[in-house]
Amino acid sequence: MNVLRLLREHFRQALLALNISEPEQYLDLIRPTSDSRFGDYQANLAMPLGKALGRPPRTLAAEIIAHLALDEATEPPEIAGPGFINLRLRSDWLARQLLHVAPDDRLGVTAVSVPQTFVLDYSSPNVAKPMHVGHLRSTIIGDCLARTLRFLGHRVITDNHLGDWGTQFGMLIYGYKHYRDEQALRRDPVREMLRLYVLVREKIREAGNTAEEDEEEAANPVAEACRLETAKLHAGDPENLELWRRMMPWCLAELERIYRRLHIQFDYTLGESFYHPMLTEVVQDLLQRGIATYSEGAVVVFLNDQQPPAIIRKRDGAYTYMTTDLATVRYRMERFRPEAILYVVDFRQSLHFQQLFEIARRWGYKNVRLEHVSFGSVMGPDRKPIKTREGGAVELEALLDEAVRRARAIVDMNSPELPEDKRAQIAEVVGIGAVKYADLSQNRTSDYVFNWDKMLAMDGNTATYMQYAYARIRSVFRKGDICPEEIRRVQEMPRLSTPEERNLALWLLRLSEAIENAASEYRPNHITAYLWELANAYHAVYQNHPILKAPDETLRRSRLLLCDLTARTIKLGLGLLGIGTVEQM
RNA sequence: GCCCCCGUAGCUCAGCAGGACAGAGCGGCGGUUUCCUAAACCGCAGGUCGCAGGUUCGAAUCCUGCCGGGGGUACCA
Repeated sequence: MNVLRLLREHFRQALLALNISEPEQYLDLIRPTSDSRFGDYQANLAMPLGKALGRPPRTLAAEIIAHLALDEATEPPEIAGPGFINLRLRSDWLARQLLHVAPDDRLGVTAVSVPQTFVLDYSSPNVAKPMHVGHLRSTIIGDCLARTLRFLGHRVITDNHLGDWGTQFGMLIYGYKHYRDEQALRRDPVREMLRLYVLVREKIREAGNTAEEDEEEAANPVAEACRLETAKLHAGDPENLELWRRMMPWCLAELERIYRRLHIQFDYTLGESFYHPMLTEVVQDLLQRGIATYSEGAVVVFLNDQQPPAIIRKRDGAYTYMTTDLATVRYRMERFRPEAILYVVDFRQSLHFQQLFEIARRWGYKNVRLEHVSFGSVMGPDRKPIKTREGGAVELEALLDEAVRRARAIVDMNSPELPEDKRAQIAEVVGIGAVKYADLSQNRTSDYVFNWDKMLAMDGNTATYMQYAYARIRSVFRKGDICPEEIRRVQEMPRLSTPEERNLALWLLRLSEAIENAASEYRPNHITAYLWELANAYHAVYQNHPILKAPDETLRRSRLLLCDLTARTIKLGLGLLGIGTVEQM
């Protein structure tokens, strides 16, 4: 059930009946009303249509209405202002739709008729570095998009393109060779790796202290030594390769722990190292096809006069991440045959992706949508981007711990009667949910200022608010000793006896609009905005009308059905965001 | 220099393939509890949508210029 789609289909028919060619272009102008005074949906197409046909919009609007076969679903449409067509859904129609949705696990959201294959590239942290808040966005947004596209019936392949072959490994190898603590390594290798990484970073900073920014690395003996270790690794040096093989599982275990806590899973974890053996051949192929050329000792692809060329092999013979990314495109195309590959990556890499996509097209990959799903930076309190090397980034795990700690404090205060382990479990779900929601509820393209209080807020438009609404509904069912399944089975038209109930019904039926918007624009905040409206609509009912003590039995069942649907919608919506619910809180 | 993004209420942000008086959260002020969880609800205050032009019946939304901020820009990823 998608109300908007239904309305648009009716308008399409009406426009066709009026001999208007290509009606599709006008159907976007049918949308939810900007103000509930104007009804539930409004069609703004008479004005542009009037201009195109050279006819008065209001007359045209009247003609369109005359050809609409919407009597069952809407009240008689009204024409307003310059030619707005205002639509108000009939309450009995809304009630009937709810009845249809009630037994459906998908709550009326239909799967797409033509599933597509999406490869989603997200999270992709550099291993051997602690994850920080900057990694959160990619990880959480990517996970949400994967869940959402999958729910809509698409084939989704998630791939964590780890940075497991870069300079940070040179740093680790250098650290291992010079500063390792054997005992610590045996006791807790992950922690020791972290110590070594931080230590080497510190050494580099010390060594480079006097150098200028530009020549820092050239003038920095420690950085130079690290680069040498990286080069040896890439050249296949047995000792470094062996060290890499030893360290990788430790690094992965560290990442895995955080992903488990965030309930994030990948179908594949094919890092940069996986593509290393293919790079020589990729460059050869691009040269042979005349896509790449030699320039100043490097192998590059010239794109246009405005841009510097993309380098796919450096003067010293080393490959760049452009090379790796090209190899990755080819591998994914051959193995998964996707219709789309989405890269959920920081907007600062937009030039890189622009170049990557252009080269991929020249290479022959034209029948695939390559999309950079970019997002803004996390800014520090000074409104400047948090950068790892500035050391200003908050480590992810510390963030999660703090979130859970705060949630725990509130649980302890509000529900001291619950057993200890229960409260801990609730705090985990609420805390992690707060962090995820704070990120997902914002338009991903915006930068945002990192702020503990905001990110961990538990009031306003937050996961906690939704979880709370959910828990309260579950509490109603517990109090009344009512089984939701029975309420769903009663095939009786719900009674929308008040404006609040009618409004809630309307929002319940808009779930698919929200999900489809989120999927088509790759923007989770459409789902959070929807949940916020829904939860508000529910609270308005809950606050003003008794449910268990409704005036009569029919109304009681009717309201319980609304409750049940609301709870399931919240759970489903939060689920798409990768956020859990609890029965009590 | 060139390219990209951003500038909306005290703060953080929605809205931007043009549409009906610009929205929300937080913060501030004031209310609501014999009632299904007050992690809730209701009300009030608060905005020249950076500035100036332009296109349009209609511009926060599109175009141009300017101001301010961020990012990127041949061998880091």
